[in-house]
Amino acid sequence: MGSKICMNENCKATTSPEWKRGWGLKSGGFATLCFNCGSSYENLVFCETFHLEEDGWRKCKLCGKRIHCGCIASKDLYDYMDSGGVGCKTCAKGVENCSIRPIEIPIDDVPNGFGTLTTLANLPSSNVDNTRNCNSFDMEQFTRLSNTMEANQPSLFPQCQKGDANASNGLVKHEEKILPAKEVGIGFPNLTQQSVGSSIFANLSNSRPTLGLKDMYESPAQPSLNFTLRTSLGTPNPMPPFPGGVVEGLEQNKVPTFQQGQRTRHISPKPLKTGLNISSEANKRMVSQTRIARPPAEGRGRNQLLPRYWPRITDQELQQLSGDLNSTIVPLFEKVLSASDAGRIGRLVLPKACAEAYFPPISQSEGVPVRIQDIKGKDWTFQFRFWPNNNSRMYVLEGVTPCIQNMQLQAGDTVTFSRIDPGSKLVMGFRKATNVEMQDAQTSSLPNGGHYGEAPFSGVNEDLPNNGGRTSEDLLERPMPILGKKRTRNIGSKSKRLHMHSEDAMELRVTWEESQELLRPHPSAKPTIVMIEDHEFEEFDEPPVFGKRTIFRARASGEQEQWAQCDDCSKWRRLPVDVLLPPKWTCSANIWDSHRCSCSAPDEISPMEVESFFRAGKDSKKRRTTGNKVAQEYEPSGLDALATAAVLGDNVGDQAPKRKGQAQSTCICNVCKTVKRRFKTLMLRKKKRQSEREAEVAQGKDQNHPKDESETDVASGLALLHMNHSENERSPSGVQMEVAETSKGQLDLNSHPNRDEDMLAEPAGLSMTSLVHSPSHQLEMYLQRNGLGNFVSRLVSTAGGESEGRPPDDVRRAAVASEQQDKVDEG
DNA sequence: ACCGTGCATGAGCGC
DNA sequence: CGCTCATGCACGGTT
Repeated sequence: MGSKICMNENCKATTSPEWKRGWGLKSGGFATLCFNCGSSYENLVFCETFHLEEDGWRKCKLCGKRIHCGCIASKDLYDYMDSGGVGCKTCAKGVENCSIRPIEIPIDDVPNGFGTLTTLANLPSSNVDNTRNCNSFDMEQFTRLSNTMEANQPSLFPQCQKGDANASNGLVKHEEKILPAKEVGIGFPNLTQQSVGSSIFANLSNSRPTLGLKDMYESPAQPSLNFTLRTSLGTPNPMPPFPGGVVEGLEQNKVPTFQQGQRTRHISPKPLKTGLNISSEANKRMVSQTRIARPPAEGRGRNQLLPRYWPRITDQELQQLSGDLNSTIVPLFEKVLSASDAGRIGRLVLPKACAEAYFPPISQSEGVPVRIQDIKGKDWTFQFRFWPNNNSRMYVLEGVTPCIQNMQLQAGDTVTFSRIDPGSKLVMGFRKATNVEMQDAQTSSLPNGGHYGEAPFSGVNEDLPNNGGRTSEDLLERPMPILGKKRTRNIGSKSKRLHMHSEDAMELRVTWEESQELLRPHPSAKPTIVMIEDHEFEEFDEPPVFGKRTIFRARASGEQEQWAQCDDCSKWRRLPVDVLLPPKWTCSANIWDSHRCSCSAPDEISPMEVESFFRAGKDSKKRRTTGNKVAQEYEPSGLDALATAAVLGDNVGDQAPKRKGQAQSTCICNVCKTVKRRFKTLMLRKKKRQSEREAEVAQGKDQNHPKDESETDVASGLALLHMNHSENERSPSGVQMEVAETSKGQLDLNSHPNRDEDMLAEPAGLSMTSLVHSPSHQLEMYLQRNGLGNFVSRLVSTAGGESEGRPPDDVRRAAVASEQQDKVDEG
């Protein structure tokens, strides 16, 4: 029971004494030899409790004793564990009172004869703090990959007392965390962060204070050793996923950080500082929310597989991938897509270690085609190849663009590579990197606040009921908020590199502009009424929230109308133009039309018409984001144009047919009103600032001030300007909209009118806030300089009859051209 | 001019 | 200091 079997199928040595620990490796692992056949392999599992000294000895971090890993004679100082690793005897004495016994699966019970050290138990969650997870890794994988495979278990924790019933083989020298049978059967490499922590330290519970999960989670350098030795049921001695694979072992010497891009330098656990009893409740909570990084199941490459590539796929996701319980999904690795990966080049850079571990070995740069199945079951063929890079290689998957596009992946999203057994078929899943904030909010209640902001794995409902009630597994799997204070993942493994291209920024800009339609005042916001030039404006201190998107259009008669889509039936309902809808809105809330206050009521607008709305918007958006801006039309929704018209009309009174204070625009949508309102507020503040500046000028301090930067980029902010409204217009709400847009189309959505640093730091080329900075007459001057007087006149005069509230094309072009001219001026 | 390919470069990180 | 890898970029082929 619990013996280790030599992976050399010609050997079949089965008992612990037949294994001896070898020498300490540079990497901190061990080499292990089979006494029987001499098979050796590198145990890639790090010694977690021993620090490798320069002289080759290891020093127990807990008691300070030094051992030499390859020195059998020093056994009086340490003890080998059947499951692998070395335990300091001194420390082990402290854990003799293990209260929880693991349920072991005798290796004899395993069909293929390869033992599993997986221990099964249904420990109550309250015992989690006293349990430790077996270091386990996928035996199956090892059996497949080499005759010289490592079944070595890296339990380098101080082990339980030698007098233990299983002391002879050391198998149960420590309590092992229960792994659900399901996982054993399915064969997931089951390393969980939580288990890691507990496995490392729980055995110290009697000798020193127990490290709480919380502490562990907050300690990024906590070791993560929780492997499951298991077998591949029904697939004895399977072949490696690709020919030629030689398992050098799996390096477990890295601590999963559970945060992409967060690298840890040390594998060894940090010395325990405090003892905290694990709160099972807290544990549960953490468990339920977090995906954990799984150490790769195997790897023939000796290269370290950085934790950042450890798959954080959940079992549910795995199950979804596999489709049925008859398949075993072996998570291999994952990668956050870089801009290059997700770009049009179609090359996905593979981490070298992953490529060498899980992809077929290639000697020619041309590589080989690799078939990978996506989560939908669709097969993709990529060219797996490499480039010489210095003295190394750089592995890439070529031809991934169709797949990336099919999955609608972008930079920052994560692709996961797994393998389905039997069959050794590669599958790739993905996780979108969206909803970070949402997830953050959802998980912010975690005791330590740790969580990732990740969207659920593709197509996987995280809330799926657990098969077989994987409570303990959950405990193991989920709570890995080691992230602790790092709340968000970097987009990309190297944060430095993910730049937003100007095109992307443009896309974002458009998106933002469109998002104006969604802005609503914060529910708790109380407006402050500000009077500006006889206008009454609402000012909000709270940032806006998003409401439901609606469509504004103008009838032939010039009458504006607003349309919204029911969230239930998707039918479009006409609404009053001044209505602001909540994010969720259904027909039942249509209090303005008694005939269409139910989803059963027919559509008032044909689908064709609706489609035409969006098509027009899309076309225009494309034009805006691809190329010649001069030739581009203006804002598809007409919002910006109308807003522009409003502002122009408001500030270029002489040139607008209607003077300020009068209703110049027929668009009285709340967005326009809100924008205008905000603009006016900002203008007011600007005036105040200008007054202060003038005072400075009077003191001769401002003589060298260059032209106000905002003066040069008014036009670029046209799209963000605001429409005028009649003095009678008064929206029931308002929003704050602070927008800083760089000259390259980048946005700073965080700027705040009250924060001078934001405004002052704003690069030239921006619009709204910079415009606000300038005196109102600067806008006027600018408009005149750019010949926008006619623009204003035309726009205002035609806005009423313009279809869908859009200005005529020439007007839009004039605005864009003006913007271009402005850029030229800046240049 | 555009695009694909292959290599070079260098920041970041681990040892 | 060396390695990894994201990205730049030169070069050649294609449109």
